Amino acid sequence: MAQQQMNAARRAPLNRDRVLRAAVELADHTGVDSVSMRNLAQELGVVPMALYKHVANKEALFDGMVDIVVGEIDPPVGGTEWKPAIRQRILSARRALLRHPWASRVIESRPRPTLVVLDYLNSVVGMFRAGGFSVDLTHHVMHALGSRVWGFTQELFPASPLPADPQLQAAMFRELAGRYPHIAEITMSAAHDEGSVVGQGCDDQSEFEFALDLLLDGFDTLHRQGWTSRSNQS
Amino acid sequence: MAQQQMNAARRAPLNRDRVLRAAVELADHTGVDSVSMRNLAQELGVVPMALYKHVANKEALFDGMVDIVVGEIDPPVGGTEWKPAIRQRILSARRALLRHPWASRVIESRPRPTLVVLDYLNSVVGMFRAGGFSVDLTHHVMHALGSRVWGFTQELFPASPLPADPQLQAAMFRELAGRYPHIAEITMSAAHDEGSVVGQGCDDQSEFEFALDLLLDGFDTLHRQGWTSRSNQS
DNA sequence: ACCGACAGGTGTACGCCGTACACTTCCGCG
DNA sequence: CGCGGAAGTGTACGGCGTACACCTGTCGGT
Repeated sequence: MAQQQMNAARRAPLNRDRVLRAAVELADHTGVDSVSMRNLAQELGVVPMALYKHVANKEALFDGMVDIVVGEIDPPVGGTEWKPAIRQRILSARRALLRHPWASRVIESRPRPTLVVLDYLNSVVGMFRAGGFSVDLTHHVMHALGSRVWGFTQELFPASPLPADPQLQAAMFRELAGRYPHIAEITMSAAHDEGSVVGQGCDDQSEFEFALDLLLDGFDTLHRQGWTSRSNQS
Repeated sequence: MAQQQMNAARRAPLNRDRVLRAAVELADHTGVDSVSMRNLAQELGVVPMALYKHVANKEALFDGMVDIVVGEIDPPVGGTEWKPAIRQRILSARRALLRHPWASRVIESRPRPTLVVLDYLNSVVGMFRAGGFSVDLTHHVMHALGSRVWGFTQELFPASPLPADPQLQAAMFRELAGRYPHIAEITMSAAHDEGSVVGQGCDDQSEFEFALDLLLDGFDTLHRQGWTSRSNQS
């Protein structure tokens, strides 16, 4: 009977969905790098090879994790102009990504889109088309958005944790200013605005919206002008 | 004496630079995933641990590889307007990245910028400043460029190799059209333009330049308007 | 001429990883 | 009752990064 208790553990028999959700949770809590088949199995109270009954391999696991995050993006809002509709949708994607900081890196790393991902992209394309964009222009603006449709962009200056010691911090900043005056200048301007200090001083959200709106406004102008790819060939 | 010949192999005693160049070459030829300390050592006719006399660890190796690629970007052209100057520089970065297809993924993956990377970014920032951009606006446009300063953007629809069998290819395309009509539409428009077929039909270079010019023109407008971050707070 | 330091290269070993493959266990259905 | 299949197990293999102790050849100081 001890045996029965052990093996049994009537553990809700572990389907694909539970595996994926556990993986997402693990990544959220301890970082995506610690998501190994072995760690994940342990988290689920199971032997590593058991996972392979539910996901084909580790790549498929990552695909599934992406699908869960993409599933958290709000559906399109109806009955409004294309611009605010797309803006809202992308900012919703951004919120989903911010809840799962590992997700942007994983999305980038996928060699092929999953069906869920294609669904999302298809619907965004559809929003431009519904707004009257030509097929041609839609194609180009999707490329121009790039990873911004997911709500993120590559950080140029990755947030370094900054040494706690303020003296060391000051020294580091002096060196930055000496060697890279232009970078120092722009990071300082951001810091000054928020009373914070270089690095985390920068409000990523407003930077994101700045660039997004710049692009959307640009799209708008081209659309109104009746832009076509032929009209612009050099 | 056989011993002397063996151990000697007067192999040009293997400095950091030779290690990095060999790593770049290996990545170019066989893909970045095959760049392991063991493979690289073998390529250099040396035992794996020998590499650690020249690079601190594998992360440092990747950093060094990025530095080599960034070193291939042309220096700024002088005596011209900021817009064509920056445009040329970024397109030069793009050319460097296209020579080393693994580089964009590696750049994205670096948790901290190297000194060489900071040099490049600093000089791009300097080009905006020299063009009369305010510190504030420069800060924002650098964020808006994102990974585009490196000459790449996240591919939304990764180039899948496409099955050679045209019949299977047609079937795949029918399914795409059924399930994701909007995506099918825009990929087909690209394909049609070039007489090619979905996927590789899309001219990435012109897409890149489209988005780059859209952004640069947007920057120009804001600059002329005397844009400041305060003027746009909601 | 020696000797010690030291930089460059070696060999062994450890703990992690993904996963192939053969196996047990157990549940539901005929 | 028995059996097929799904879920879970155990063992094993090859690859990885790299810690650590060791060897070896070179060179400057005496």
